[in-house]
Amino acid sequence: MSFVITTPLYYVNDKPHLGSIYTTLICDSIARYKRLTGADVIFITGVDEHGLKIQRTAKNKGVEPQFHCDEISDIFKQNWKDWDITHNKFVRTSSKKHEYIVKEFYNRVKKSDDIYMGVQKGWYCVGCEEFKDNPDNSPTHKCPIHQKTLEWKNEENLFFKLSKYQSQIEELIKEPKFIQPKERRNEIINFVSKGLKDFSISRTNVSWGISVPDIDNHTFYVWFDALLGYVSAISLDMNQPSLDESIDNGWPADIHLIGKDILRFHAVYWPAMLISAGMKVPKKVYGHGFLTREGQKMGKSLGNVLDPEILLSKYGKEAVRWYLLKDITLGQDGDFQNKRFVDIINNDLANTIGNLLNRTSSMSRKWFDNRVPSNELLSKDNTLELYAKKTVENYFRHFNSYELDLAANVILSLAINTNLYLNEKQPWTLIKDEKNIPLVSNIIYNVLESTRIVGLLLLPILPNLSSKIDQQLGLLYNENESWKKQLDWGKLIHESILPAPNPVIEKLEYE
RNA sequence: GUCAAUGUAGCUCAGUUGGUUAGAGCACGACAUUCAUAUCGUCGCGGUCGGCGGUUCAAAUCCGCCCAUUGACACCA
Repeated sequence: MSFVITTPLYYVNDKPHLGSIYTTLICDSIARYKRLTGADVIFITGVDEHGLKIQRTAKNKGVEPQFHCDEISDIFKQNWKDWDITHNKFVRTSSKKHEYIVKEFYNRVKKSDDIYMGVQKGWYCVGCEEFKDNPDNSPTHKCPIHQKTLEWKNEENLFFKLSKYQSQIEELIKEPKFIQPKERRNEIINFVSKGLKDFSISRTNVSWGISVPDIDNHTFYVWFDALLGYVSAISLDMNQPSLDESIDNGWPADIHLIGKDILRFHAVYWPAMLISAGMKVPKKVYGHGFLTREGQKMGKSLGNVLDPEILLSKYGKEAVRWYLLKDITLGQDGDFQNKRFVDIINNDLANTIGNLLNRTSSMSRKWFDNRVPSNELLSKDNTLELYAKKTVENYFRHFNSYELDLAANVILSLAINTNLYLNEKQPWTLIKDEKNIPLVSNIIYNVLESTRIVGLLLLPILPNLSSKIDQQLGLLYNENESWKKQLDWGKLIHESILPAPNPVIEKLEYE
């Protein structure tokens, strides 16, 4: 079973910011999860490289656009390496393969009679790459976002007949699962109900782009170009890529995970384009929220932008992953608070999970000759086993509906409950009487087993921490057995050796 | 301006079809313990559930109005 998941193709005007990291981490976690459940995952990311903005950025730097794009796209690649991102495809829209796909796609859309030449005029912001409707609001004709002077444009553009697909798009977005979260879905429905207008898909005098076949001086508008990156990414053949090949190899995408700002392109324009080309639409478009910092919007003008590289070097990827995935509900805006960050990492990862592993392993080593004790005496009291089973169930349910925060919280609850179980049973008191040894061995087996499951469940969310836990439990993770199977209770092998415990995660300190 | 969403303890949030003293985690305070990473645990502090009015035997939960915040309103990777 194949599963196709995409991040947006990030614009190469700058190196990755925290938002790009956030989106990509979510996708990475989902991709890891799907792989573990046996799916044949194609995890796509990449960069969007064309457009006037890039052309000018390069010019200002005194380099060719391609050079600039090579540079930034290498930075992206390095970033994903640093963050342990497990993408399968990294697509560049300046690649030859992509160009083939765009042109073929264009021809299909053209054949559907959905392309015509029109005139677009108005005030244009190069920063936004868009026409502004009411520049009258600003007498200076400046873009409200970029504070740049708008440029008057009066040019012929190719248009795509979006209006033709009004009813089909309405039908599509009516499907509750297509757009998520549902709050965003209503916005889109509202928008579409007002009537769809055709939109332009080409620009004149933008040399840095894919040229429109047979029409001089026209290049494709970045959106038309970039969205197709998802399709060209799937194509395998560098020499002879084709839409059909991409379809055979996995299209359509199961989920486009994007920021809420670009939801409309993915949920309305993109499906219409695909329908026009006779292709399947993506199964789901999920718009996540934005990140703020200490309650404030992050922005260059405010000077409060959080640099992901600093975050990474200072706290490590596991900590950042945990905070972003566990503490922020997918689809809602999230706030990055330094104090909360430190508190959560220390409490959840170090105190609750790390210490559980540590105390459990120590007891076992101390009383059972550095080994996992026997579980022969199966007492009727198997509350922990029941709880673990319930946890695994809930975890799958949440992950399947992309509730990563809830999935993470469910793991945490299992760890908390295991700690409670220990405090209740008090094996350190029982062990003082020799006749209790079978009982103690059963208790210790249970907590070790529960801890093993905590570690296994962490695998898609915190892969490194998960494998550290596995190491301390004696490397039980078995590549030859399915992950789901390994989550069954009772897989911990008794008599196996437990290495000396070491903190699996360092505590963080306030600045 | 129009439409929509949100507004529950210091912070992040749960609160199912309205029903006993409104919950969790973190933070804070006290106690206790040692198997453990000054850790786990127990107890406590802390909320007129944005405001006003209404429906009801009963509302955080339904209705109306108001306030605040956020988002969408056509091409902002």
